[in-house]
Amino acid sequence: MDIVSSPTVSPGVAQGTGDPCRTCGLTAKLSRYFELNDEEHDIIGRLHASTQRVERRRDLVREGHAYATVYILCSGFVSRYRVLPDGRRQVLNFGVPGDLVSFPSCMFARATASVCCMTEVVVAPVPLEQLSWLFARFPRIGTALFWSAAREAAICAERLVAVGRRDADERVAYFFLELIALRCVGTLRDGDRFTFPVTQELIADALGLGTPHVNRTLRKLRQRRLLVLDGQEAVVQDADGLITMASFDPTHFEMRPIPGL
Amino acid sequence: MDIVSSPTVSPGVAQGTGDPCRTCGLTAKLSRYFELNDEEHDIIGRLHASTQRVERRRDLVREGHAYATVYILCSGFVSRYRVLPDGRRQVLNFGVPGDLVSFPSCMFARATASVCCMTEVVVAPVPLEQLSWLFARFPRIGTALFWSAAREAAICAERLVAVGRRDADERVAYFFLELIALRCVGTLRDGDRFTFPVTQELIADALGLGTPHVNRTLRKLRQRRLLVLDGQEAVVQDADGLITMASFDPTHFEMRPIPGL
DNA sequence: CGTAGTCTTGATTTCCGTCAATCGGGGTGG
DNA sequence: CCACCCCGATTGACGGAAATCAAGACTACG
Repeated sequence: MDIVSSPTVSPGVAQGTGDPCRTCGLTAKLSRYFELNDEEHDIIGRLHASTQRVERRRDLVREGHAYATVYILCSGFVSRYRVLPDGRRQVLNFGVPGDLVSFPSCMFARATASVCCMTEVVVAPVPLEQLSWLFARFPRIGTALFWSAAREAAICAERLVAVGRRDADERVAYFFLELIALRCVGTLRDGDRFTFPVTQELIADALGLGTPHVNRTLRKLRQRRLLVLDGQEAVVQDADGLITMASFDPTHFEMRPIPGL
Repeated sequence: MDIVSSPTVSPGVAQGTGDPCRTCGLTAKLSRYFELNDEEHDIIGRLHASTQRVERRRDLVREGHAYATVYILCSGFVSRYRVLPDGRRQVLNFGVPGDLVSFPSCMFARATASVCCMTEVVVAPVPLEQLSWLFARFPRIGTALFWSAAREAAICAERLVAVGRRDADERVAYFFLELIALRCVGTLRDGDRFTFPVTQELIADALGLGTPHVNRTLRKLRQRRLLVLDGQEAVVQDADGLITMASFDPTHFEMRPIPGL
């Protein structure tokens, strides 16, 4: 029940300054809900006061260990996953800059899932007590975090639908639509390309499929001129085609202003 | 984009009194995180000021419609689900008394899922603006709701693991373990019985399986003396056997006090 | 140039979905 | 009080989608 950080995380290099942080991912995320004032900008900056760099393939969080912090992802991508005793693995979601990447795994006595760095990443650890303090002192931020958690939960539910009730073709098409439309990685227009360091094995583990099957399905997408995956680059060739293939409704997760904020 | 309530909900019968509500499910849920003071008890009571009765099989929330409220479930059970255009259905979770049953579906411009009453239920509608107000005025309640949302998200993730990477036997065993250990319906000891109005079709839709297969798997559970399902009654005969069958770790979701609250 | 990681492809097996029919119990109405 | 009916449980036969196993190719990188 020890607090784990050193075994998996390289010694923290304090890079943050405490200065207002108007360009970081978390600011961008909260700004989608309300306009932050100076004080709020300031506190977001302070949350980034100390940062850690973690290299690719390292686990930032390990299932079963105890943590006293959550991590704000400043740059890079992570995957959150869980492994069963016999090695089967399920990827739960991907973290992009601005996400509290260890939410909700680190909020239990022991972490309920692991977080692995898909690229070199920079994170800002935030003690859990500071979260409660944030809720008390900056309720607008707390409310927005709550709404943000609701969004995450809804995305998780949608993935549950995909894994539970869609076939392989639909799942793979859905995978990219979720990435683009829901996680706001790139845009959803024909010809758009975006960088995402995902392997076919990762796609398979996210969708509950086997790697060979994902490979065959990706070929289908390529042949039908819907999407090509080239190394770390993905190119959307036919957004509507993808949407049809996945029977996906991109308006499903339209944000709205938080009532009363 | 209209506000829907009358088509699916019977005319509200004001049953709440605004009195402190020390026995309701929401109080119980929050009390797991911290001890409510009088003022907090009072506000929880006020949230239950007006209630609605909804009959079995009715949809409390319908996917695609717009809502301005969430519902606190006072009594009864509900299921939250989503249907694909061709009729395939995925059950996302079950709501028990004390849950905000329309979270997170109702927090978008249009509801992202439907909520159906498995029994006759009583709900207390809470306007969304009131949630923001609650966060600002009663930060401890807000924080606890946030933690509670984290728990829901973790449960959803665990179900994703089940549906994505477990076979039918493991899934069905997991189904009951989640119900008991995670949702706190009944207890997890040999010989314990609990009431839960679930049909085999509902189990199938929650686990991404077909009804006949669920039936066969339930028979297996019965024959192995692990669990019997008799109408609305479930009897746990061998908790450890179930845990083994599902390769499930019941300590996984242990609560801990919220740091700093 | 060698190695490790990833992608690709094929052959075989199996789990589970689908379809269809039957059964049983509890509620309802005549 | 009885007959009907609907919903849900049960069972069987069949087919198919995807897992698994295995081997080889490609690429990046040291």
